[in-house]
Order: sequence, then C-alpha cells, then structure tokens
Amino acid sequence: MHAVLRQKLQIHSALDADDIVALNKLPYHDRALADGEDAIRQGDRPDAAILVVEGMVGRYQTLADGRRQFISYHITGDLPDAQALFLPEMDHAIRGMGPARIALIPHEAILTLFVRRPAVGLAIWRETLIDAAIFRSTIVNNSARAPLARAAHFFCEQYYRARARFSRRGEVGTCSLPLSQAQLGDTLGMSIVTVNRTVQQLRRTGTMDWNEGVLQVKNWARLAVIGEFDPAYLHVRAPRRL
Amino acid sequence: MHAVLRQKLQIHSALDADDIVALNKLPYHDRALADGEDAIRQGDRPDAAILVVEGMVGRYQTLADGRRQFISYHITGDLPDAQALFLPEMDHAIRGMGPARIALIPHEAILTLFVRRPAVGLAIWRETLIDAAIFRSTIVNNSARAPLARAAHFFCEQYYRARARFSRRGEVGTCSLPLSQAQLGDTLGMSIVTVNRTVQQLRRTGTMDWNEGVLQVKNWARLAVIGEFDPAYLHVRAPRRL
DNA sequence: CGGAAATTTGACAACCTTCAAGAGGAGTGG
DNA sequence: CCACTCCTCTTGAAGGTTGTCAAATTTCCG
Repeated sequence: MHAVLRQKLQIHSALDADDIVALNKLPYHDRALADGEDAIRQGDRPDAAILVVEGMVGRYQTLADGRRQFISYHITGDLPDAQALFLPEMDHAIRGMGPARIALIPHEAILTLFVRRPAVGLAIWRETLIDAAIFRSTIVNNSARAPLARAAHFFCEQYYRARARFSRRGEVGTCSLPLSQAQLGDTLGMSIVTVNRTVQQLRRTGTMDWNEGVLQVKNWARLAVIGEFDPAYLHVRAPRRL
Repeated sequence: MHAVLRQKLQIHSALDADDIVALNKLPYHDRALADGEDAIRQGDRPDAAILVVEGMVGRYQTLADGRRQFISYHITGDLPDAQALFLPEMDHAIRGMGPARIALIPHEAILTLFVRRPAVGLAIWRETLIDAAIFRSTIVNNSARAPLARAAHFFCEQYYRARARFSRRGEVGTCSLPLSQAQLGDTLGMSIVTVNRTVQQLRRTGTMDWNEGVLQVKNWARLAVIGEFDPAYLHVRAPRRL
C-alpha cells in the first residue's frame, strides 16, 4: 500500500527522505470490493480516503430517472476521492469495476501529514489537479466528438494511463479495461447499440481490440489519430514516448 | 482585488486575521480583457494566476478541426487557472466573454503565501476542488441529459453561482450571462439550431428568459425541476435557500 | 446443463445536424 | 441620414445519425 502511493506521487512530485518516511507511517486498512460493489455512495461523508491497490474503480452519478453516468475510472495508485478531504459531502459514488482492492486511509492521518510534510500535501494537491484536467478532457470528448473519435479517445486515455505507470514503451500491448459495453455507453453518453457498432468499427480499423475486459492496442499511432489523442493534459512530468 | 479574493475564499473557508493581512499584501496587476480576447492560450506556461475582478471569462479547448468546446465560465472572485500553480502547461485557453477585468497575481507570491499561511493554501485548494466538482457535473449534464434538461441545468448553475455570491434569496431575478447562442452550443455540445429551438422551448415554459446577455429567472423551482438541478455539488458551505 | 447476462444484428422512428435563407440590430461610411 | 455590411437570432426543409424496440446468438456462472 505505502509503496503504491509513494510510486504514484513520485511520478510527478519530488519527495525527500523524510517525506517518504512519514508517508510510510500512514495508517490504513485494506478492503476488498466485489464487482459492482459501492465503496462510497453519493451523499456520504467519508472519514477515510480511498487508495486503489488493485483492480479498477469507477466514479458515477445517478440521475433522476435512475440512469447512471460514469465520470472516471481509476487504477492502482489513484486516489479517486481525494476531494473528500475538503468537500465533506460526496457528490458521486465510487464502485468496483470487477473485483478490486482498496486501502482506506483516515482523513485525520492525511491532514496531520500535510502539516508536518507540506510536500506530501502538494503532491496530493497536484494529484487532484490532474484529476480535474482529465475531467476537462472528458467534457470535451463527450460533448464535441463523434462516436468513433470519442470511443477511440477514451481507449487511448485508458491505455496511456495504465501504461504510463507500468512500462515505458508500449506502441503495442494490452491493458485491463473491465467494463461492459452498457457501462461504456454510460461513460461516453451513447446508447448500447451505438457503442456496439462503434467498437466494431474501431476493430475494423485494425488499431485495437477490446474483449473480455482486455484492451489490446495494435496500432497506437493510428488509434491516437482517430481519437485526436494528445496526452499533454495528463500532465505526466516527463512525457513518456509511447 | 484583495476584497474580491478574500470574500470568495471566505464563502467556504475560515481565515483568521493574520491570513487576511497576508492576503491583502499579495501583489498583482490589473488587466482589461476585450470581448473574445484570450488571457491565456493552450500550451502557455503562465507565471501569474488570474483572478476575475469583473465580467465573465470562459475556458475552452480547441479541437483538431478548429471547433471550440467551452469547459466552464467564471465570474467575479473566481480563480479560473489556479491549477496552473502546479501544472505548468495550460491544457486549455481562457478568454473574456464580453469585456472583463482580471487581476494577475504572480505564482511566486502565492506559493510564498502558502508556506507562511497554510490556511490560505487550503482555501485555494478547496477552490480548485469545487472547480473539479463543477466539471463532474458538466460531464453528467453534457453526456446524459436531453437538450431541454441540459440547457435548463446550465442556466440553473450559472444563476445559482452568480446569486450565491451577491444575494441571499433569489427565487426570481436576473444575472449576467453574456454568451451568444453559438457559444452556448459550443458549451452544451449542441448545434446552433438546436440551441435556438431549445431556448425557445424553455421560454415557453415561462420559467426563464435569456436575451442580450441577461438571464432572467421567472420560476426557479420549476426551472430546477426541468434541469434536475441540485446545487449540492457546488459545495457552498451553508447552502443558501434560493 | 440451464438460466442469466452480455453481445450482436435488424428495422424503424425520432431527433438532431446540416444547409439555406430571411429578419432584426448595431456599426460604418458615403 | 441612409445605404450597406456584419452579426446574431430565427425559421424551414432535407437528410443522416442515433436511439429505441425487438430478437437472436454467444458467453458466463451457478
């Protein structure tokens, strides 16, 4: 758990030895999430923050008529509800996409750490800012791009984020993306039928495949062109050449 | 300028006398923005933060084919590019919607202030988190709601944010919303024709009007129902009864 | 093996976008 | 002062895309 958090923060922020010592003393407890199980619900006032240790979790809001809109997905090392440190009431829920493992870190311990080790606070602040940058990109993607480009951009982002952390060069490869087509529809704002046809159309380009929760990228450059994908907004400190 | 910033932060954060003294010493310089003038462009690396003093500014991204997608709008007291304090490269641009006045506060001065007065840093952090909450809501709105509800929700948000700051109770009233219908289309992800017909449809409900840059709310309760608007996500500390 | 869930396909209607053109103002120059 | 241009708003019509409805097929899980 401590290693996961440290590595994530060090992607974009410099931590000194004392920061890391303090980080490693953070108390936490593990929790397993079943597929579809909520870790937090809309309206909750959590007193601990979530760190994704393994698997994927998704954030979503529920609409008046019961439909869901997914907002973002998070993988190992992400802090999907860091904003709850300062905004007491959750405006969205968080659930496991497939089975996942999370660590719960008491807010109190994190806030104490911020006082003693401001650099850690800034690193987590930066984390929340990257989160917001991804939201901005999602607004643009879901509002302005046609289905094919929209889906391609989404796949690019998921692949890039999964890969940026685990490997350096990955023109070709796979990553986990354990969603159903219905859930992808609730992510991109398209009907399930359109999702299905769009994914098939993408497959026919030969740039990617997506089956049984695994995304396979066959031609990164062309997929990125289709999705108009420019990873600048992910603000990885030293942009990785994929 | 100092009063504008102080009042904004005090909406949601407690500042003590020393915090305010330090805040009032922040250096800045004023800048006038003409209608449509960019304050910052995508790719810039600004060394000063923007505080909106008067008027409205909008953030937008430009797509591959030149189309624009507006992301958010900001009024007096907002810090629309606070994220640039820690994410050096701008992933979007900021421009005046109608003539506006902004104050530029050097990043260096703000960062120094954070060290001496951590409460101010937390207040601005909270500001960026509310920003992100608004983004989440925008993702949901633009992805999942039909045109009528989508436009209604947008108008509700703009009205609520404008009103939350300036007056307590405003079931009925007006606020400035200096956009063209084309720009609203680039905000909500709808064509200009659909915007026009949707606004007319909203007018016919008798709940609102929008003309010459002025939004007039005639029946807040019904407009909020049409837009499925719940202001919880704006995280105003003591929710105002509108 | 059987039932449920997910994916896939087809058909049709509805909605939205695009294209086109007209109306109403604001600003400029003759 | 009027004509002209530009911009925004508005309206109409046509065509295409997407959503809805429905059902078949495949996959997953107990």
